[in-house]
Amino acid sequence: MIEVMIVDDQEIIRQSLEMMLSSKPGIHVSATATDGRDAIAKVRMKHPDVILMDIRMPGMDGIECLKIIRELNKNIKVIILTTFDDDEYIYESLKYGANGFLLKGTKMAEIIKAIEVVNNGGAMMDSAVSSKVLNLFAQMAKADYSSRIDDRDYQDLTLNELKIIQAIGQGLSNKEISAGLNFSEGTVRNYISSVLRKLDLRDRTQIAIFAIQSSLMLRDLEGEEE
Amino acid sequence: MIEVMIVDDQEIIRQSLEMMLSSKPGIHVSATATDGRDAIAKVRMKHPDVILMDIRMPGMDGIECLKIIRELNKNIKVIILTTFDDDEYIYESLKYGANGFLLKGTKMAEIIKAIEVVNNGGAMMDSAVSSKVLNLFAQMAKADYSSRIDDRDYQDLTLNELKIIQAIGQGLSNKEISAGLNFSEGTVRNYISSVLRKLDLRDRTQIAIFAIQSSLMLRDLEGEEE
DNA sequence: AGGATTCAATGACATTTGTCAATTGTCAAG
DNA sequence: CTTGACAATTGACAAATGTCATTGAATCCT
Repeated sequence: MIEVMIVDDQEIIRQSLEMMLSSKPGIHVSATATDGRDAIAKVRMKHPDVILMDIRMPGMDGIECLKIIRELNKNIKVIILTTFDDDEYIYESLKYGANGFLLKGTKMAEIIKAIEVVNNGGAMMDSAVSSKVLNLFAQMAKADYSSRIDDRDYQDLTLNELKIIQAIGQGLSNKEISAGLNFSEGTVRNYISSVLRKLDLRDRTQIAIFAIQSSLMLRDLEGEEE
Repeated sequence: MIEVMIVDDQEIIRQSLEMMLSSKPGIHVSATATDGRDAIAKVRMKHPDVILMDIRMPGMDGIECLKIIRELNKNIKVIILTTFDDDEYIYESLKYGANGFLLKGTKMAEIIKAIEVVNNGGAMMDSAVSSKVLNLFAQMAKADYSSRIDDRDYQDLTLNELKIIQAIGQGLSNKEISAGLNFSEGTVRNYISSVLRKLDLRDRTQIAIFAIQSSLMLRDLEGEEE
C-alpha cells in the first residue's frame, strides 16, 4: 500500500485528486495539506511514501518546501504538479531532488502510474518537461571551448591529474589541494600546468568549468586505473 | 508520416524493429544502418525525422555518431536504445542532445509512443533513466559550498555583477571581460570583489562553479531589470 | 542648491596562479 | 650496473587576480 500525501492550496484539486486516488487499489491518501508549512508538519506525523505537490502556493512555495522535506527525509518521493512548465521552476525542483514533474493537465492514469513508478525508485516526467530537462542538461554541459575538447584528448590524463581536476572543480586553492593530496604546492602547480597543456585550456577557472561540464566530477577516483 | 531510421549492428534487432514499426500507420522506416559511419552517410541521403540508435556499436559508437548528426542537423530527433543504463552513456548522450533514452527491454508500444512524442518536440525516457538523469542533475547542481548560498543572498546582485558572473562562468579573463562589457579592467576587478563578498566566495574559480551550478548561466540578461 | 547614493575608474599593493628548468629518487628493462 | 622513464620536488620568475582607499561624474531625492 502506497501512502500518498497531497499538497495544494486549491480545495477543488485536493479533493478531486483525493477522490480519484482513494478509489485505486494499492494507493492510500493518508494526508492532505494546503501549503508548505502545513505539509512539513504533516510529513512528520504521517509518513507518506509519495507526495504530490503543487509548486505555486501562498506562504511557503513548493520549492522551499521540497528543500526542507529533502533535508528531513531523503526517501520520501516528491512529484511536482504544476500548471506551468517554467524553466526556473523545473530547474529548482530538479536541483532539490524532485522525483517527478507533471503538468496539471496530466490524465489520472498517468498520475497513478507516476506514483507507482516513483515509489519504486524511478522517475516520471511529462514529456514536455523531459524535453526541457534535456535542453537544460545539454546547455549546462556545453560551452564553446569545452566542446572543442575531444574525448581523445583527455584519455591520457594521469590519475593525479584527474584528482587535481576534481579538486579544482570543487573550488579548492592550490594550497588546499596540496594538503588534501599530500603533494607540495609546487607539484600541484606543475600538474595543473600539464592539465592546461593537455586540455588546451588557459587557467584553473576553465579547468573548473570543464570539470563540471564533463562528467569528471561524478567519477570516483579511488583505486581507479587510468 | 514519420520517417524513421534504425541504427543497430545486430541484424535481428534491426529486422524486428523494422517489421514492427512498418506495420504501424503513420510510421515509415526509410532506412536502416549497421554502424555510425553507415548511419551518417544515410542521414544525408534519406531525411529521417527520428533515428532509433543503439549506443554500443563497432567502429563508430552511438555517442560519436549522435554528436556528428547533431552538428549536421539539429532537427533530427534521436532516441538512444540500449541494454545498459550506464551513467557515462546516459551523461554523454544527453550532453550531445539525445531526445530520448530507452532500454532495450522496452515494449513496442512504448517505443512507438516515444517516436511520436519525440517527433512532436517532446522527450521520452525510460523511468529508470529519468531517475538517473534527475540524480545527475541534482549532483551537478550541488556542491558543499554552493548549497550554503541561500536564495536571499543573491537577490541583491547588480545587473553588471550578474553579467560578470556569467562571463566568468564562460571562462573569460578580466581583460576579456572588460573588453566585452566596455569597462576598465580595474572596474571588472572591483565588481568581482563585490561579487565575492556578496556570495561569500573566495576567488573567480568558485564564482565560475557557482555560476554553472546555479541557473544563472541560462539567464538572458539583455534588457533585464534586477 | 546641497547631501546622499550609485557607477566607473585609478593606482598601489599583496596574493595567487602559471611556467620553466633543474634536481632527486625509484623502478624496471636491457 | 646502467640507462631511461617517470613521479615528485624546488626555486625563481612572470602574469593574473583580488583588495582597498580614493576620486570624479551622474543621478536622485525632498
